[in-house]
Amino acid sequence: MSRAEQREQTRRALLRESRRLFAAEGYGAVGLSQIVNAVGVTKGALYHHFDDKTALFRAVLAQVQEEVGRRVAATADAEPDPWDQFVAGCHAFLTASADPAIQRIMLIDGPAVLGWNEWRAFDEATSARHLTDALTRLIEAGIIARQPIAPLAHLLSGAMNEAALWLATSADPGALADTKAALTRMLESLRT
Amino acid sequence: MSRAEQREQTRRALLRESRRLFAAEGYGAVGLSQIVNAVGVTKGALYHHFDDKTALFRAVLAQVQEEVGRRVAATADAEPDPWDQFVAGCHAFLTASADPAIQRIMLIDGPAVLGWNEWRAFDEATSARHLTDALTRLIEAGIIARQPIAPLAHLLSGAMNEAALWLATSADPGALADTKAALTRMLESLRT
DNA sequence: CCTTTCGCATACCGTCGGTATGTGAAAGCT
DNA sequence: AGCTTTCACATACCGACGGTATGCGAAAGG
Repeated sequence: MSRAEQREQTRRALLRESRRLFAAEGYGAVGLSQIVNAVGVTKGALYHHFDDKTALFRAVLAQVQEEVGRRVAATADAEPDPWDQFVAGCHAFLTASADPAIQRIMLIDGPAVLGWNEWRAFDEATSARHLTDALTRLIEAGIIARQPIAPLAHLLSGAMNEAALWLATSADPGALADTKAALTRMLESLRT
Repeated sequence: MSRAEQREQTRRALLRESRRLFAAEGYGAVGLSQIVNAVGVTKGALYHHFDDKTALFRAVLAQVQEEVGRRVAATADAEPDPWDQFVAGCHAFLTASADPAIQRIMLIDGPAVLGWNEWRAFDEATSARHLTDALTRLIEAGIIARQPIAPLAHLLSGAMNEAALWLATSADPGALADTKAALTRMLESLRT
């Protein structure tokens, strides 16, 4: 195996195990020794690939965010109508964020570990980006009223984040459907 | 000074400095030695009053939550009309949560330190409680459509939390007004 | 074949959360 | 009043964890 291959393999293994452990136990509860033991390397390897523990988390978060962003975009793009794209994208985000593993990394530890500012930048670069883009298009097309986009985007983003967190712990089997219904009503109210 | 007085005084001082430091630097970045040095006691005192670091944070969070809850309730109760109470309460929460010190403790570190479940329980006991109560009254009064309350409450709660976080870092001076306007439109859409 | 690179291991350190134990003053008892 | 008990801390200490400095051996380059 070449050195580049070996390097890539180790890095991926570190990311895999980190993600698994961070998702399962939370950033603070996971020690670096746990991670390197699970991978079968030492801390030397870890610090060769990442500057510190937060850099490792950053890489994991970027991976998670990109996955969610892709899922949202893919679902939205499947719809031909702009409005339907918007609604489908929102529902897709809610569904994707329902995974507790995604939540712990993306919604719980993300802001606490990196600080809200950097976390926001991550979100803006991936899933939230699609939201503002969609809102912009809908306003340009005259489908929803012309208004400042940023406040609306944050209200909607926060609504979906929190709803997703709640869904994960809700015992009610109809909760997802109820939430999607409430969200849809909320979105519908934006149409002119 | 009696022993009970001394005890109470030390406890309050620990809570004061903890809250200050947690708000300023974040839970993870604050060491217990920082806190006890600032107060002028030792770790012995701290561990005499609190089981561990998370218990200290819990006490601080409870204090913050109760303050916010009181402010929201007070503002809402000043309005005679149920619908106006609802809107005023939401705006009051947004205003109260605009304080970065409140945010760091209540919205950023809260879920990460205690886990989302326990954090939810705290929120439910204070500020979110007022939201569900208000929604229940509005539905009973026929002012908004009859629908599951919990999903709606979480959507709104999340929307306001995220909006507040965004407002704190937004340089735009009109952001608060824009956000309140967008929130008001969102709330208005609930009316039958 | 010799040198350089580099991916990783080993060994070690400071700090932090947490604990076990000591102590002196206030509170209760007779 | 004097003796005992309680208790609000202080002191001393420990293990674990994040982080670093250094060594090493195999692949890459000439």
